[in-house]
Amino acid sequence: MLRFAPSPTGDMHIGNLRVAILNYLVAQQNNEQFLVRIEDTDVKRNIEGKDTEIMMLLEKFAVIHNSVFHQSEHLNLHQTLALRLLKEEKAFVCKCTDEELEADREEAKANRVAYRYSGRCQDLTQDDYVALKESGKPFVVRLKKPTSDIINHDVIKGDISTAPNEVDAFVILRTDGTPTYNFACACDDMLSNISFIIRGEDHLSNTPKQIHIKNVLGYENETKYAHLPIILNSDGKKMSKKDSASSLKWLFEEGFVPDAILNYLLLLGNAKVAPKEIFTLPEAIEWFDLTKISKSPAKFDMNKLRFINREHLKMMDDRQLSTLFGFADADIGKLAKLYLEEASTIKELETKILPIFRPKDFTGEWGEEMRVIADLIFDAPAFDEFDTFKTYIMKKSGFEGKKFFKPLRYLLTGAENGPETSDIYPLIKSYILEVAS
RNA sequence: GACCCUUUCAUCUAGUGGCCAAGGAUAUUGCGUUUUCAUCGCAAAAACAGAGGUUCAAAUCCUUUAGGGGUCGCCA
Repeated sequence: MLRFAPSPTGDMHIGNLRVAILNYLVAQQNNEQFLVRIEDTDVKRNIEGKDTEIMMLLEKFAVIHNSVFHQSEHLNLHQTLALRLLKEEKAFVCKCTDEELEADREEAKANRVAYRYSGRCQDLTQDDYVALKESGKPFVVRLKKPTSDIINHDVIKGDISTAPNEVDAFVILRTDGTPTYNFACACDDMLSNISFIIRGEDHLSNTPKQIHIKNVLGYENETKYAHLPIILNSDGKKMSKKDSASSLKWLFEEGFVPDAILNYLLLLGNAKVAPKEIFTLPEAIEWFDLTKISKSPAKFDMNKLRFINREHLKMMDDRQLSTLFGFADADIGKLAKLYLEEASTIKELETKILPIFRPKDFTGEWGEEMRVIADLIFDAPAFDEFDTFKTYIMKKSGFEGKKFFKPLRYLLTGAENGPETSDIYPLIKSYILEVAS
């Protein structure tokens, strides 16, 4: 069982999406189930509606899940498990105040050592828990440190060993009784029997904690891990909300299509086994090798994304492409593809296609000639072939060379430059009266 | 500061001791084609982070220095 576990606390970005895609892809490759778990344990940060937004986005990328649930539904389970650890003395209640903990941190900082939990409450017992509960005083539950190194086998990074001190005695249940991220996450992974966890590198330091939790809960099945190198912006820093390109919403607005975004994300850090650069998700499932992903962070390259987007636009069905510009005509799709030689996104394509159908400006350098040609077209019979059309207009107008082609191009496309008019004509001839005006 | 990860052209990468005076793709530049701008074709420029080892032989193994990134919450 594989899983994607987003929190509904903000807009989904390309890093999240990459994780989702890869989990789905590996599940497909291994014939395993793929689960979506909405991690909504931080009530304050949850944003209404983000969960459905995430699900819609996954659907848009054809990442199909077998089941989905909200982590908050498991509140009772998490509490029960935490209490069990308390009873077994694998965890302890901690009544340290914020001030005390803050002082500890200050001290660690002053001494230039890493902050670790002081151990002040670690000998508190089950009786203390009962007393604390009756008194109504605030307390949290912490998990005791492991007694030996935690080793996690990462299929990308290799074996990583973590000392007990690094794992530390961390909080698993908050003052309000809700589980912390690491605890809820590990419990649910255990409960769902997740066999392979693929996530971002920023979770690397959480992994020993989560392994430790599963260990003390007596979970014996082995879990494989893969921590993906993070995606950097052009400045070489971790991509964040500040980088517009990280936002899927922004990418869609800019005219990038899902297939291209997916293709790019899969290519990033992984050129090794790809038999070709342009591919679809079903194709990638055939040959993608997660273990071959590069270990170092990769910079986001807008130029490459643009190239890939162009290639996917070329592969799109003609009629379907035309619907993106408000048509339902394969010829318009073909027309758009002609313009792919100078545009890479739907947004850029729009700036080429829409002016063709808008009223033209007859006041420019070639205005006079355009008027003459437009009048001729208005009275002319319909021509199927560009050659016969061209010959007819040339003859009737008496224009030739630049004096003919420039105004003709401008009249038909509203632009000075562009693809061959001979290629454009057959695709717009059924709209010729609207176009040439 | 501590801990962990990482280091080949501008960018993504190929490369697992000899096939590498390092290959591909994108981007860039030049030439050719094109009654336009482009596309396309051809070509060019462009990298093993530094220093020490090991070896007949190192991009590849070891040591070390430097750089980059991540994480150090009752956030996820």
